[in-house]
Amino acid sequence: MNIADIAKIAGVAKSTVSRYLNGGSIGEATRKKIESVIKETGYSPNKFAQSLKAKRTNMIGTIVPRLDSYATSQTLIGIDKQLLDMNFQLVISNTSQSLDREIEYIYSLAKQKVDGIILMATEITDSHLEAFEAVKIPIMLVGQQHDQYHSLIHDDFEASYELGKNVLKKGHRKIAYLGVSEKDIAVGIKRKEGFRKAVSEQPGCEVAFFETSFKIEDAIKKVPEIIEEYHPSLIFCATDNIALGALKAANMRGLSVPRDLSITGFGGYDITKITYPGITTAKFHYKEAGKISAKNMVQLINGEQLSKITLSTYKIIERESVDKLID
Amino acid sequence: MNIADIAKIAGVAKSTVSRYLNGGSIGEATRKKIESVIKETGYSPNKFAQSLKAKRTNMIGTIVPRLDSYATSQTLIGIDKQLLDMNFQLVISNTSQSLDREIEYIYSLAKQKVDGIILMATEITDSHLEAFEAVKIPIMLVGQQHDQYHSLIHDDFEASYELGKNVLKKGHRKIAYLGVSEKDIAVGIKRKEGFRKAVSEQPGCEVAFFETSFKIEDAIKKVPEIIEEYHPSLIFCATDNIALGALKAANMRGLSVPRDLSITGFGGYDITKITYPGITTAKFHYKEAGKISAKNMVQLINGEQLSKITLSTYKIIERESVDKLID
DNA sequence: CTGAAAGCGCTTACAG
DNA sequence: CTGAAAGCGCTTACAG
Repeated sequence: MNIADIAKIAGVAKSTVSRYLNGGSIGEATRKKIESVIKETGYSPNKFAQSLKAKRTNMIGTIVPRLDSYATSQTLIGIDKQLLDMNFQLVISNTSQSLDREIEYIYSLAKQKVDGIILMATEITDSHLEAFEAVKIPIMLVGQQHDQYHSLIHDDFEASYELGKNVLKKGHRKIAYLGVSEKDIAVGIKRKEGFRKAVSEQPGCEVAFFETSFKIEDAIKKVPEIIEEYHPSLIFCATDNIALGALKAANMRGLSVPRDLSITGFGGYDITKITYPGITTAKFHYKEAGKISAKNMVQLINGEQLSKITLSTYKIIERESVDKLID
Repeated sequence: MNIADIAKIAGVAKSTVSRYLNGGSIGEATRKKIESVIKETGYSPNKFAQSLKAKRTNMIGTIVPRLDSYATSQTLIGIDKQLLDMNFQLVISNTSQSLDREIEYIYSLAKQKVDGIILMATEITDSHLEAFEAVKIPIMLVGQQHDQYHSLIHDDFEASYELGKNVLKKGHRKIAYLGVSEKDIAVGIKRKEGFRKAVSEQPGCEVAFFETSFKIEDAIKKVPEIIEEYHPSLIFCATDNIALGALKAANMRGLSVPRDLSITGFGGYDITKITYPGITTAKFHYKEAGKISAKNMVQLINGEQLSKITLSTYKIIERESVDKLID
């Protein structure tokens, strides 16, 4: 059943059916005839033939570093929902944390003629820029920013600054900051800087900086060293996963959180309210951010104006993992 | 840059280039010529034109009930990885737990000409069967089974039976089983039945059955009632999420796990080893299951033989959430 | 408002 | 082994 069949049955030309399908001007009588034929036959146009001519696929590619992370899932859910509403389809490409595959996927999505690419970025290298340049389709960065491209970022600096002030206000003065590599601008640098600003405004504060990976296991191993070396009253973790590791490590040493050690996370993963104690954290609105980035992407595709940077909001969530040392 | 350009530059016919691309028989000299031209020009064939003729897209659709679940993510990662190796592309459709949308996606993926559909099923209704029938492409069920269709299932019954025996051996005799709706055959019925078999083999055992949803929050609310009503020594939870809720609820009541209350989970989510105490659970190998289902799907597409049911393995993981009452 | 024709970029018998 | 031609199912000027 193709457009020719429908045309024949309806007694019109193929081009007329095509016009009907694409919202061209049609006489009332023919419109009704075609409409009923399509309904009866259950006809639906072949996407490949459409795309072959029209050069527009109504598909958006999203490249993610991993599928098994709260931030990724939530963002994807938001993108997917928004795209569905706007009549676009989401194509997900998972790189399993390989930067090389990230580059490959930029090219292969372009080859697949997606109308745009949303990249949940961790790092923007020269190869990325080269690929962006080469594919000539709209690119939207999520989670990291770059002067040349449109991006949606979380307010890592402000969130960290505010969370930092929050724990200082509770009286913590000897704090271990447990962060990640500075290759990651957003998580590695911005969060650290926001925290640093908070402590710089608080006299009599002592801080030590440590580094670990994004893996919970590595945090579990790292935290005991920090405790022994530095004896902080609070560990300020750059991600919720790191905080989860810190909590586990503390529990395993028989330390009671927050009485013996306070912990904060970052991200606002659902699991932070399920642990015991619940973890104080800066919550990002990933699902919402996904929706916005999808909206932005479609604006880009339609050639509309869009500011280079969109800032997503955050919220500090106080739970039980931080002890109040003073009042 | 299309196949005609390549043909012209190489001084051969389009059909010859096409044959080169698709592994037909080609003279050594022409092969080299075409090869070098393609390399120089960076040509790559238009997917839509290919699919329009060839009727094969090398795409597999996977329908998932949600994106934010450990089981889903892991399974998808496995499917994706395996498909990549076999030169297929994965298209993910997320239904956000809507059965209606599940049906819709079966049709729309078929319209998109995916070569097969992997359905991470929760429930198989008549509409599903109707859709399977209508689309006429290979269907592979994951997580649930149906006589008429190929499926990959986890060994819910045996896993539950073995986990049940395990906790009975530790001396638990008054147990609350906290399950989910029987609409879900695998999780709602099979796990319950496996557990039931274990207790039926243990004289002097008292058991009460309760039901909740898949949501952690609901378990948190439900568990206190169970404790007050029934005072079990152990709560046998049908999923890890439910166990997580039970653990939180117990902690919130000031109960120490496992001293005051033992808890078991089901699924083997990573988070169960991060909680304190770690949760005893039956671990399913989701990633592996994803790989296998992808392999099976490709076999189906190639018209190869495949048994209706493939059983994925499990492993009982003992951690600290279960107290040893006797030795 | 409607139709005939060309063309999008491939693949696939068919002939040689 | 290679080529000319038809066709996959649409869309899009162009005419009327």
